[in-house]
Order: sequence, then C-alpha cells, then structure tokens
Amino acid sequence: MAYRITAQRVERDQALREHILDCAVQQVADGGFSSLTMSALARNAGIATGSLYRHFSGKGELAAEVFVKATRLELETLKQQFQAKGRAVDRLRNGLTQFAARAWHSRQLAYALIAEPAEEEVETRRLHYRQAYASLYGELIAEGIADGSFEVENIPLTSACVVGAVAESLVGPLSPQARADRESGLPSESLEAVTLAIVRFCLRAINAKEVP
Amino acid sequence: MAYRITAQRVERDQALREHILDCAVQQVADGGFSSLTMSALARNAGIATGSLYRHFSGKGELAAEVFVKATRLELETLKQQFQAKGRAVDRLRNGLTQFAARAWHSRQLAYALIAEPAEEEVETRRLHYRQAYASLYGELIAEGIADGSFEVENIPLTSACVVGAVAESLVGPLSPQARADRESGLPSESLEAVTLAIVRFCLRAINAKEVP
DNA sequence: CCAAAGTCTGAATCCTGATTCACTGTTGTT
DNA sequence: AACAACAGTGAATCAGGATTCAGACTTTGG
Repeated sequence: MAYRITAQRVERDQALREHILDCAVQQVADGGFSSLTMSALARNAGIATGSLYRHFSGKGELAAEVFVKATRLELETLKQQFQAKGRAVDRLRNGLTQFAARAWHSRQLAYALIAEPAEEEVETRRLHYRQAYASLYGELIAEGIADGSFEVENIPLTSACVVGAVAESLVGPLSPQARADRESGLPSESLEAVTLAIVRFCLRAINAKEVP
Repeated sequence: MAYRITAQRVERDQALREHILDCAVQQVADGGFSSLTMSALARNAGIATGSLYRHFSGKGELAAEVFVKATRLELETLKQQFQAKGRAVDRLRNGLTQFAARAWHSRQLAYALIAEPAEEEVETRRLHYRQAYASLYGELIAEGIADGSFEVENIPLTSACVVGAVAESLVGPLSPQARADRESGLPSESLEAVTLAIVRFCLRAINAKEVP
C-alpha cells in the first residue's frame, strides 16, 4: 500500500465541498438558479469543471444541496419565531414580519427558493419544504385555535392559502418590489406597508380576534 | 406576376395556424409546456417541423400564443362572473367557485398556465395576465368596499395575496389534488371542501361581513 | 527518493431540442 | 401547358450546457 485517505484529506475535501456550496449559493443569490452553470461555478470556486464531479454526482444534486442549504436557514428562522413563547397572534405576526424582511432584502434568493424553475431535484426539495412551511403555519394556527384567538375549519388548506398569499405578495410578479423593478424609478410600497398588508390579510383570513 | 395571395390561401393559412394552436394547447393540457416540442407538435399536427416556422417565428412565440389563448378564456370566464349583477360577495363566491372547478377538472392545464416554468415569452404574458387577475379582484373588492360589505386597506396588495392563495391551494404543490397524486390512492379532499376553504379564506381576509 | 494510488484539469464529447435550407410539391397567371 | 412564385418537407446543422476522460500533478508510505 502507498496511499491512504488521511484525516487531513477528508477535512480538505469537506472544506472544498463547503466552499463550492458557498460559491453556488452566492451565485444563486446573485442571478438565480438559471445563472448556476457548472463552468461558471467552477470558475468562481477556482477549480476545474471536472473537479465538481468529485464532490457532487451531477448538477441536479448540487442544485438540490444549494436549495436545501439556503431554505433550511429560512425555515429554521421562521420556526424559531413561531415556537417562541407568547401569544399565537404575536408569534405569527413576528414570524411573518421577519420572513418578509428577509425576503425583501434578498429578493433574488427569495425568488429562487420560492418560485424559480429549476432542476427536478430542486423541485422535489421545494415540495418537501413547502409542506414544512405549511405544517409550521398549521401548528401555530392549531395553537391559536386552542386558545381561542383564531378560528379555522380546515387547517391544512388554510395553511396552503397562507403560504401562497405570502409567496405571491413577496416574491411573485405582483409584489410591489417586482413592480418597481419593472416600472423602475417609480414609487413603490415600503417594506412596512407590505408587511402590514400581509399580516392583516393572514390574520383576518384565519379569523384572528385581534388584527392590527 | 404569376402568383398572388388569394383569399382561399389566406383562409387555409389561418385555419392551419388555428389547427396548430389547437394541437399545441392540447399538448400542453396533456403534458404541460415541457411536453411541447416542435417535433412532437409537428407530428401531432400532421405537418413537418419546418412548416411550423411559416406560422410562428419560433418556439417562444408559439408557446406564448398557446398561453394567451388558454389564459384569455379563463380570465374572461372569471370576468363574466365578477361583472354579473348581484352583491359583490356573491359574485366573488361564484367566481372563485367556478374558477376552482375549472382548475380542478384540468389540473395539468391549470398548472401549466399558472405555475409551470416556460419560455421567457410565456413568463412575460404570465406577468401581464396575473396583473389582470389581480385587477379583476381589485375592482370587485373596491365595489364591495363601496357598498360596505368588505373592508380592505391596501387593495392592490390584498389582491395579490388573493391571487397567491388561490393559486397555491388549487394548483400548487400543497393542493390536495397534488398531494393525492403523490400519495396516490389515498383519501383527498373533495372539490367542494377545497372550494369552501378557499372562499372562506378569501372572504375573511377581505373582512367580508358575511362568510359561509 | 520512489512507486502507488489519488486528485485535478479543461478541452473534447455528448445530449437534447430548436432551427435552417436545398429540394420537391402546389397554386395562380398567362 | 408552361412558368413564376410560393408552401411543405425533414434530414442536417446548430447551440449551449452538462459530462467525461486521458494525461499531468500530488500525496502517502516505505
């Protein structure tokens, strides 16, 4: 024998893999999944295209990992707000507010994660994580129902509606920001106005006793 | 001179163009935009691929026309309900109910029109028509506000939320139908249940005095 | 320092459809 | 009928990105 996978090598590999993923996330944040090409990524990461394939079986897997890495963070952040202590209404309001702010400040990434067409593998993950978002809303709604502050008949469907409403108003083509991008230069609603509208919309939709 | 575009020729051309579009819509309704390839379309329409280019400048234009043809119908149908006579609440409820039913009965097409990734030219039209949907909701909401049956602060944003909620719950990955497709064979909500949930959600969200 | 066993490289290749175009078939005019 | 001008055909070509792979280069253990 004359070669063995040493600990140092394993570390380097992991570090390089992370480095590649970081570059990839950056690329998606800058130009969406459509700008994530193997050659551009290799260039950014400072390696050869072929080397990418030592770390990822193919583009699909790579894109999926990018998606998961970025989405998990958002989901966890929202979860933290939702599972904090306090009244369900407040937690929902805080969660939505924070979610809106994060999406607002990195629109391209938010759009890529929520809506941009991408590899099949990404769509699979998207499906999974949308369910996860909906479940999160569902749990919170259930708690609110239990303590009498909300009133909803069909929790899963209502959760889906909430996910849709939030997505559309924040990153969809109707979002004020997208409109502003198009009719560039012209007035556009502020983050505060948008957040308020979304929070009101959702709270009313779930029959909250208290709406700002 | 020895050739002139005769009326007969013009008619044939128009007829053939329509025939091609019909085949294309059918293909999209069966397998989504992803199944719309020039060669398959040529085969279905019974002509050569090259001939497609006598009627459309390229795939983008063709796909866009398919989108517009199919979407215009939906929009007009909804508009008719919304602009009927009667109370705003009833018109909204009827419109949503009908929209849901139509989407439910041709999911693949609904998905293709509302959410499926497609050519740039299609996305442009989609943008336009989503605005149109939102405006339609907006007008109706404004009428409802005027006669005191709704109460909404930010009409455009609220309309966007409605569009998103409806889209997500009907054709999004969280729609009961999509879930059923996945966990095939298992129970799934009925069209009636879904419709009721959506109508309730939207009516409450816009602060309707009367919710079923 | 050497040989063995990996790793890296990036130009060449493959893949999947859209698009073209030289050729054949039709239609309209004289 | 004969010709001009257009329409239809579909195999060949193109396009643009992912993927491969024959060296060149590194690391490891002796």
